[in-house]
Amino acid sequence: MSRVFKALADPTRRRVLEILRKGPKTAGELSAEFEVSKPTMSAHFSTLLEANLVDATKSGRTITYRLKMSVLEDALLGFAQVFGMELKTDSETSDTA
Amino acid sequence: MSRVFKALADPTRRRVLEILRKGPKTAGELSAEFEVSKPTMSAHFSTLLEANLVDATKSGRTITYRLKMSVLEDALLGFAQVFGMELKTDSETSDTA
DNA sequence: ACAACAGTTAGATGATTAGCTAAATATCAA
DNA sequence: TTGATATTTAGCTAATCATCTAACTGTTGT
Repeated sequence: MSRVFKALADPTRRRVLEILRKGPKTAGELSAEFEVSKPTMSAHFSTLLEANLVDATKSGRTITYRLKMSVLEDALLGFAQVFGMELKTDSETSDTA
Repeated sequence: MSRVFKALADPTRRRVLEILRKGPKTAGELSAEFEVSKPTMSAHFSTLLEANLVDATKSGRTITYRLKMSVLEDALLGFAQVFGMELKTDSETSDTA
């Protein structure tokens, strides 16, 4: 859980997750949205992978990253609950179907 | 907001907030709950103050720290909403009155 | 005034972090 | 095989971070 919060501490990584929210993207596509070098982005991806916030699948010469929404939810939910907040996930909200 | 996430990245600081959830405590009382030196704790308090997650009031020679619950809520809420989650605060949940 | 106490500031250290360039790995296409 | 492409690994640097001890500031009690 500490790994998740460490991962969320960096604005670039938070924005990566945000972009991934709309759907999977390759390392290259993600990198294109930031003004840092690819190796730097690669390091961010590693951090997100270690926090288990994304997963990666290699296909040919591209690697596709996907947000692991449930892990993010669980982390936020767990933390929020300690402080007496309640988290509702998207699926519980309104537009389930 | 980045300051809030940076503040939350450290486990000691998260536990300080958690302790403060039950009520205000002095710097000394808080320090007593951790195995690090007082100057180290003092630095953690500074970080939490800069993130606006706590406030401090001096009275005599003690400083009392208080959790600023609404700031924590707003940060978590803001972030969660970006990911399509909904946060309900304690006051909205059941025991409002 | 003086000693004890609560807390911080100063200054140092070792570890981690975010960033870079250059080089390596692996795939695809000719 | 050669060249281009996608991404990572290696190795470096500068900055930030968590921690420490020692010293300082301000308050209280005698």
